[in-house]
Amino acid sequence: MNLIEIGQTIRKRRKFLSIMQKDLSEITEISLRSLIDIETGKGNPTIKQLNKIIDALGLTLKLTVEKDA
Amino acid sequence: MNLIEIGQTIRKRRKFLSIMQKDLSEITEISLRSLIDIETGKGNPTIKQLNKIIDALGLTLKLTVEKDA
DNA sequence: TTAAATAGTGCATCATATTGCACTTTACTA
DNA sequence: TAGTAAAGTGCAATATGATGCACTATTTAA
Repeated sequence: MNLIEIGQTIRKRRKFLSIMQKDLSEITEISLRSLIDIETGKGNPTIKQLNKIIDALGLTLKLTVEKDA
Repeated sequence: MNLIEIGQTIRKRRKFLSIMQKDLSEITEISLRSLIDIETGKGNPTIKQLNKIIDALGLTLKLTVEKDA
């Protein structure tokens, strides 16, 4: 799960929920500028920032031993 | 998966592999200081930093829609 | 097409993560 | 229980993420 994949996952989920970047920006209190960078894989967000987005979009972050599906 | 849980998961895995923080520091090219902060949940690392650790310890990061186990 | 809405960029500034160093604390073990 | 290794802390300096603004590009709808 690299920065590109994370950005893609976020964008895909956001669009599925029919939310604009600007709305997500207000919900998460992350700047529109940073959201764009994250979605396009150009940013390198901190866990705190990522968790705000994850919470808003109903996503889950998991850190496990390498294995399973 | 918050910062505390991430730190705990990393520490648990590092100990399972019998690696010292100093060794992991050299392998990942992350300062010992930062590693300590991350393991103790006091840091707020970027995805890049986290991925270095994940790779070194054979862990996996997943971002999925909230559901499943 | 054109117009409007949404998304993306360059740049400067501010906030904060990262680091090294000196030192303290905690865990091991001879 | 003294000595050593490993882990953790406070602080200052540096690197870099986060943000706002003005602007451009792309997408969508009339």
